[in-house]
Amino acid sequence: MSIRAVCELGYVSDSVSRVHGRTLAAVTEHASATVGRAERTGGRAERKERTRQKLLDATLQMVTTRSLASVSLREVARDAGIVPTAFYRHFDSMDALGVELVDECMRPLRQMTRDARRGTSNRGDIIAGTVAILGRQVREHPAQFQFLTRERYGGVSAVRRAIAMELRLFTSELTVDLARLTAGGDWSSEDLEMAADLMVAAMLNTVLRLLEVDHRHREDEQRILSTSERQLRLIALGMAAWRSG
Amino acid sequence: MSIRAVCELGYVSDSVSRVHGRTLAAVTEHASATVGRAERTGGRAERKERTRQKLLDATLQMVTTRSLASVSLREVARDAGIVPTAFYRHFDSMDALGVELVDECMRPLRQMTRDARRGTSNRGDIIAGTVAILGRQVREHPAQFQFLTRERYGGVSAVRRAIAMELRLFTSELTVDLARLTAGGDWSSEDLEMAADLMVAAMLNTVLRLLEVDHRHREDEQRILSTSERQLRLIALGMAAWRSG
DNA sequence: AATTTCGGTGTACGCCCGTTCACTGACTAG
DNA sequence: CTAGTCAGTGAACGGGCGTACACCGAAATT
Repeated sequence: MSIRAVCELGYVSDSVSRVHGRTLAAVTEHASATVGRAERTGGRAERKERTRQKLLDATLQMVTTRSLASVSLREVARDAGIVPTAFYRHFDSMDALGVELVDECMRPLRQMTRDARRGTSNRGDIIAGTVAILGRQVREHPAQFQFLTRERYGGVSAVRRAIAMELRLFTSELTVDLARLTAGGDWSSEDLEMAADLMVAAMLNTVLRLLEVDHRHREDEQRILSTSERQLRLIALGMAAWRSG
Repeated sequence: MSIRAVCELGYVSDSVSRVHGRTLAAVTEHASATVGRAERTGGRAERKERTRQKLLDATLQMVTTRSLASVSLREVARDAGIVPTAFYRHFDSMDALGVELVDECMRPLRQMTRDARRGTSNRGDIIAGTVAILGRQVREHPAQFQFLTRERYGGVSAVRRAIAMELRLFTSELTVDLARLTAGGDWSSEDLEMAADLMVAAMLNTVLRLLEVDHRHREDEQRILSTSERQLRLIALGMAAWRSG
């Protein structure tokens, strides 16, 4: 007897659908039980952290195909294998979860900045190195970048604000780097920010392009990265010819 | 007696909430009755078109603050002053409405292209002219641009595709224009596309910036447009120094 | 060993949703 | 004048949602 049939008989209650959900969750858990029976180990704090992470992961997974605003608290809880009300032991609301998810997804981006800066100290081509790092980060953390780009102008204002803040930080760091690189040239800080903003826009555009191609086609990926590199090079050429003020 | 109270007495039915909604709609309609009593005029086809437009307008209004995926059919119908089921006389679903809304919102952008091209024939500064036109279009049609930028990577895939297609068209038109401007220089079509893509990215970035400031502060708006102009100029400088292939 | 803490459970509620169906009555075509 | 079309109505349905509340039992604290 299907759940549907049960419902049509008017024998419906919240419990029925929840049991259905739990069944699915249990199956999923079983299928992805790579860690085996290591579920019930660790102290209370550790296990709470694990559940919390499951909630974040489940949400991130869903947001790769839909917008955060359309993901429900119940759905996330179901996927994480807990009852809806237990959600509140970890987050005040889906909005709050979203904001924390921004922080988590920013880590790849921050890592990228660090990597790129280290590459700068080497003797290689700064632009080529940066683009390569960008490509690698997007390939390795597609869901995170998907989330950030989708929700950057998405429906949840708290998340929008959080992303905007982090992105402003990113731009200002790049501004500092540009200041070092153009030392000696007569660049006003306003113009440096303008250039950094343009570069960030170009790179975000690249991220979007990378995300919308099937990443198994390495040739498409390479074409996009090549375009990105030439765009940054074009900007660099422009900067070399720039007279500030 | 409040609706809330009615519901708590268990005296709830669909009708109650619908009547509530209609009351709100009626009030709204009354408040914004700038056209007065000209409601019941025109033939059947004409009135259908009017309702259709009301549905599109209501949706566009809502999407300025939330994502399309979170706007419900009932809500839109309520705002347009019709019963939910009548919605289907005009659109198959909210997704279908979204796709048509893309087309409607693209008109300002297409107008922009035309205006900019006309400006080109004049003797003035092409970049300054283009940026000015961009600023004017965004100021005059904020909701349309809001919708396009928000849903460009939003949750509804049909809408995403529609926007992506239109934007690709826009870029390819710009590529043609660039080809004319760089005639004589040794530019490959691939590099032209690369440059056009960068310019479109820069301009979209400008649109986003314009939308997120309070448009009553003309000084902020001017600062953003000035930055945009300098960014395009930086790119133009880069192009002047570019050696293709 | 006794007590407290707290992550997770189970039930129930009121609400809004999309969609179905039979209908109504003003416009329109013959 | 009449028959038909069709935008809009109104009631009902099954279902998902957020969240309040009382409860449980294992881990942590005393």
